[in-house]
Amino acid sequence: MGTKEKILQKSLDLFNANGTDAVTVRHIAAELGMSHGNLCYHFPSTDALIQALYLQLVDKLDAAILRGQTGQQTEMNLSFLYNMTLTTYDLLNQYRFLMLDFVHIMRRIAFIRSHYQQLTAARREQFLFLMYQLQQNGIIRSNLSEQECNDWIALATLFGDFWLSNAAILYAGEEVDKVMYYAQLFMRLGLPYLTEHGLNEWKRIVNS
Amino acid sequence: MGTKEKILQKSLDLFNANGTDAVTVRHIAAELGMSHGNLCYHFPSTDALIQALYLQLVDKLDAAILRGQTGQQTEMNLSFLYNMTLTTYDLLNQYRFLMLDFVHIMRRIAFIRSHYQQLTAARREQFLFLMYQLQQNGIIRSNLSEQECNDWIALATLFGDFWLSNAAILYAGEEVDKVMYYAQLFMRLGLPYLTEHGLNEWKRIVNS
DNA sequence: TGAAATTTAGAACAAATGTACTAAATTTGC
DNA sequence: GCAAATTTAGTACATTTGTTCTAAATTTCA
Repeated sequence: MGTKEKILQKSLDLFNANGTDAVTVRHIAAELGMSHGNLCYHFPSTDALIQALYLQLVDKLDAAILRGQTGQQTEMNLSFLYNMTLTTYDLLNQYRFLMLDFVHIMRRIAFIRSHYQQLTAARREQFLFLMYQLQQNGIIRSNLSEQECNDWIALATLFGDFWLSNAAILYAGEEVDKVMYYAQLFMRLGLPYLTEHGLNEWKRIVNS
Repeated sequence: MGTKEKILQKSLDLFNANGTDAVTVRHIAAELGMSHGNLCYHFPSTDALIQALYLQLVDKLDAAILRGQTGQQTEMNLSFLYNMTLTTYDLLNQYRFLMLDFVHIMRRIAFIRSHYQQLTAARREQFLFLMYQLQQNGIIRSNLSEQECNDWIALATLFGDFWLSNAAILYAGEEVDKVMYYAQLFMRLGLPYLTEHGLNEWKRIVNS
């Protein structure tokens, strides 16, 4: 593992454990047994580290979504949506410091802010396409109003961005069950939009 | 207005505008045209200011909830729930810096953390009682499982804590409509639990 | 009025942090 | 083997921030 990778890995651990504001280049360097001057040669500031880790996460999310789409594009169903949620939520959990300091980071780092806003727009398109596929397969109602679609997307986006913050303060269960718990809670958001067939599939997934 | 009140008001404005981390006792003092030494005589640190403002918000929320309960306790319906949501969300919006830096503040200020966790437990009881009343009035289904109740409460809590963070990053509408938009989105979370009668009332509220 | 209490301004200090710089050490490529 | 490039350690500096202290100013109240 190269020096840059080691720095990023240690930064990720420290950010997750203590939050971005409590971690400085000096702390990271000390943990790695290197001088902070050297660390600043690779990454001039903590903001640069945060940005690099953010891009790592985006890459991994893209890869996961791409894997899912090519493999099962034609047979879209709730089980697929649930698995995709599990995969992406697990990645978010690995980079949870980004989500816990969400507003804070967005406010400070302009690059991440604009990148994320573009990402949300793209995510919206993906979600709309997914809804279309679920409608084709008779899983969600085909008479959804535009308002209903928009509200569902808004709720799903909000939940996806802040379930980790909620967990950090209130989740009382086992750490290993955390991602699954919130993925199932996410699925519940779709309840009002399902057909009877979709509802049956939904119950099968939740009870397994 | 006394000096303490003036300090708290200015702090609230600056915190809301710039976030807690970008504001120091020196900034607040400068804005008020007083020395920071003097400000520290009243509030020794920004954490003390945050804590005082947090307690202000809790007091106002308590007062609002108490007003609601005494006035309409016997005729609980969705319209009442909606109005209560509007009132409390408007207060949260006034103190929005607390919600935007939620995890950050919880992590740093132990008093607020423990106080909030107690608050959430109490809020849970209130919500359960409210659900009981809505069931009595035939607005939500009486055959809700414990799992369904818990999930609804979890979603409502998460939404209530983070709608302002979501708004800060993604809300594109008019500022005056913000609270109403999110209050209506909150109401949508209750959709899967309504009876037919409740659903009719729900539609009436949303379309008004 | 006048003494005590409270409030205010300003200075001073230590600690932390981002940033830049120098020179030594190490690696790379021919 | 050796010159160039890269990496590393260590130092230094300006800034910011919380915190404390002193003395002056103001208010309170008997």
